[in-house]
Amino acid sequence: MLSTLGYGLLGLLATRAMTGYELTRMFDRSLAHVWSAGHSQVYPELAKLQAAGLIRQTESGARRSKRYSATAEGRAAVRRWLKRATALETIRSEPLLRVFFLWMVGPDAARTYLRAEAARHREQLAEYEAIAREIPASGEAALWSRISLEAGIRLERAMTEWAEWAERTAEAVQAGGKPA
Amino acid sequence: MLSTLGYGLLGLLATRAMTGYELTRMFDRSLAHVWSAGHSQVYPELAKLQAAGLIRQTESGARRSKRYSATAEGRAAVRRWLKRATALETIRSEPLLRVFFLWMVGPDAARTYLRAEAARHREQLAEYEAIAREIPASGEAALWSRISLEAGIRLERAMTEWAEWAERTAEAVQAGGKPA
DNA sequence: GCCTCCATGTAATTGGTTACATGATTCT
DNA sequence: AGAATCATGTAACCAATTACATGGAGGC
Repeated sequence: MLSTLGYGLLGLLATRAMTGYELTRMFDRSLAHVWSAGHSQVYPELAKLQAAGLIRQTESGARRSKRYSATAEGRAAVRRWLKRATALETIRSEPLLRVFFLWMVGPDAARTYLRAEAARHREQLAEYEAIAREIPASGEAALWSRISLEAGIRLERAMTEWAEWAERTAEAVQAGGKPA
Repeated sequence: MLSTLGYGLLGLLATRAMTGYELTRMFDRSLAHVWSAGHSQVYPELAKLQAAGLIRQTESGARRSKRYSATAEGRAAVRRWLKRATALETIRSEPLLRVFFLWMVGPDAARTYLRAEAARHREQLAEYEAIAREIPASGEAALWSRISLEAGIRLERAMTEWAEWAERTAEAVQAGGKPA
């Protein structure tokens, strides 16, 4: 059983051969809305995948670069991973944990906090929508890339609307009303 | 600078005195929708907070239990944390990473996967809605607990609708149409 | 006496971030 | 010549999970 990062790398290398550098860029760009990883995590993980026979080096390029691709065994491992039942996710959001304690700082600071959160999610939403416009309209991989990005778009939209609702709700209660 | 867990514990202990066991239960129940932590993380962190003078033991009860509460310094630290700008979140969702690679397993397995995701989020949504009905309708802390729970509700609703949309979209494309 | 729940701890391991370190190639 | 970018690696540290370990108190 590999780590999620391992499967992510394996999935990318099942699509086409890439160097560690290119894989790192993928996690920082095309995959940033679902998973992220720095190069210091990628290179050691590639060594593990190679030792396990799931990928192999298929090319040695300029600047000491090594290009890997998935072996038949590696591609089979990805497919098995994709068919496994999803484990329960443990939610962990620092911004939302803070909201839980926001009554400790008074209405003004609370309002400031919620407005900043709304702005943050609004910006992220705009960024995702810009990326969505650039995804090609054909191809199997592009379709599923678009589908996963849509989740990011909907989550950011939901959080933007939530932050705006939260500000109104807190305001209404402080004005003497009842919570929603 | 404390870890997020440290601030979470400090926030709870600023509200009322609690034992490590009770704090662990809070993370497993009332706070489960924003943060989670097991007892093996809680006890060592309490020792750190005490060493830093942010909490102090105020009671020794039955079964060797120790009850802690936040010091004035501790409460000030929580308020500073609540007023800090939120850092950018690095998104990391294994289920969504899998969606990115879902074209590798064919339409039937993809549909099965998306339906399972929809069901998972639908169940989580129902659970959060049940908890929401039990939160008292008055009190500052209860209001902000309800507001943070609303984020969970909206996120689960968004993901449920996304999974249903994704199934329809993938289906439509495979039937020869164009992606949305 | 046994089971369950309360209650607290430590150890080992994994996953992830930040910092350190180096060298090759291309562009200006 | 110098800067930017490509490219790969290691080390130290922190956060979190799983497993190990123990014991008290109350109910049946």
